[in-house]
Amino acid sequence: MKPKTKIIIVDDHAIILEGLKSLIELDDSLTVAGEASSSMECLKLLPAILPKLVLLDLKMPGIDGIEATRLIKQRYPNIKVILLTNYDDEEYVIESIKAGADGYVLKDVKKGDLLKIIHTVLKGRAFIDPAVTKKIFYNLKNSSNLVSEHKGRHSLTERELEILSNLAEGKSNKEIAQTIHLSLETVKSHLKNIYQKFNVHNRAQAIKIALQEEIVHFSR
Amino acid sequence: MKPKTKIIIVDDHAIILEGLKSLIELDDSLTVAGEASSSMECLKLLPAILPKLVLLDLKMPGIDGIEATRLIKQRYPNIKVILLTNYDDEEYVIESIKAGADGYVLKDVKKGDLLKIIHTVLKGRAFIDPAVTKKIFYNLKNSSNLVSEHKGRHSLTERELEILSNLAEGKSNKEIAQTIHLSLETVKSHLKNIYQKFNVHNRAQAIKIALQEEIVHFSR
DNA sequence: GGCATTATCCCCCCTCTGGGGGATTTATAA
DNA sequence: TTATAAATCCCCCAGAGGGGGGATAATGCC
Repeated sequence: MKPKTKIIIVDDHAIILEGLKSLIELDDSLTVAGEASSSMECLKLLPAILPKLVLLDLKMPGIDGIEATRLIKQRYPNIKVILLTNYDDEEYVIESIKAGADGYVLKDVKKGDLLKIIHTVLKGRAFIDPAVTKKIFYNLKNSSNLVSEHKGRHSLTERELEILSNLAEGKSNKEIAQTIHLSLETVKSHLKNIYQKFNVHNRAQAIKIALQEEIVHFSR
Repeated sequence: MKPKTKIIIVDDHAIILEGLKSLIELDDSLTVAGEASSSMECLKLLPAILPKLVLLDLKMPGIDGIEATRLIKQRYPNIKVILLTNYDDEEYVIESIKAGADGYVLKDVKKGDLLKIIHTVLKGRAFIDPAVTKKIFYNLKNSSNLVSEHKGRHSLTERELEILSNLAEGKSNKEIAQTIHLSLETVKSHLKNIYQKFNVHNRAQAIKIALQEEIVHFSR
């Protein structure tokens, strides 16, 4: 009897974890060798289990699936990664592929299909949910290389981060200038740059993005 | 040996259906007597199975969970209904309760907790996820005078809440006015009142408070 | 009937903000 | 050496935003 192919599954929802497990165990050639409810947990399991494939939820608190994919592929390029998601947003798909994911599957996948997809990926071929490929092709046609540049990791400088966190406190430009001992104009300059990097046009939107992407945090 | 308590589970995602089933079957006193991937399917199963409880996904194509709850309770008032959802939106909670749901549970519920909740509901007690009760209490303050007034405790009106959530989206006054079909001046008026109730002086601070006190939420 | 609340809209005033130009210094990478 | 990027500061200007007054109609409460 052949040894079963080891898979690690990662999702912050226990229900989905259960579902994936019982789905995968339907296939005699596969086994769930590990379960994790966060990317961090998953990364810790890797060296001990050394699975052939990791099934990752895309959206999770803390390190998300895309970032986790990047980290996994950095250390274990041979481990296959499939991202599971609710979002057919082309932004995520492209980021996922860049991060090195071998599969991108919507959560409304049918029972048997997921197993087929797993085997496809294990054979070394990539799989992207047909439901999302349409959108990608459409967008690639319309905006040649804009997409890759557009949302490609807005990396803020130290100063910009400092100003951003002050911004999220609800401070005015003048107050920010005073607290970090800068000229008003300097603060404005930095803000202009931040807005450009975020592709927004006012402080409220910037705050929203900063909090959503966990670039800055509340003091709770 | 006692007969097991029959449960029907309904979700349009096969993975979640699997997860719920294997979760529920962990409990010896319960059994999944039926599975449906839509409300319509579920309604057809009811007369044949006559379960004690139905676990319904809130968001489904076609008839959603709330509407399905209403239909189920109309014909079978004794069947318990628990709604499963990703959304801690108070709108849905209140609608669900009005529709007659006995439970309202977020999908990130822990393994064992779901079983406890099922038993709680089977005993005739209602269960609402603690994560959402905060918002409900907040809004009940507006309708009933039991807890209200006293000190500067800001209780916002419906309109103000609506504007606040738009504010937190990063919209400008003009955009808010357009989306909810109001005059710019009206929006400004409401904002003035919100600022007073929050005791702040600009939108950024208002957003911060709204998010911190969980009056409005991100879409995560 | 009065009273309070809410929701709607209007005016004025002035500050703040966002976006468009810059410039200079310093450090770092090519 | 020469770019390149980051951080600092400056000017200008239109328009958005905040704070102060209102007004009117609808509702519900005592």
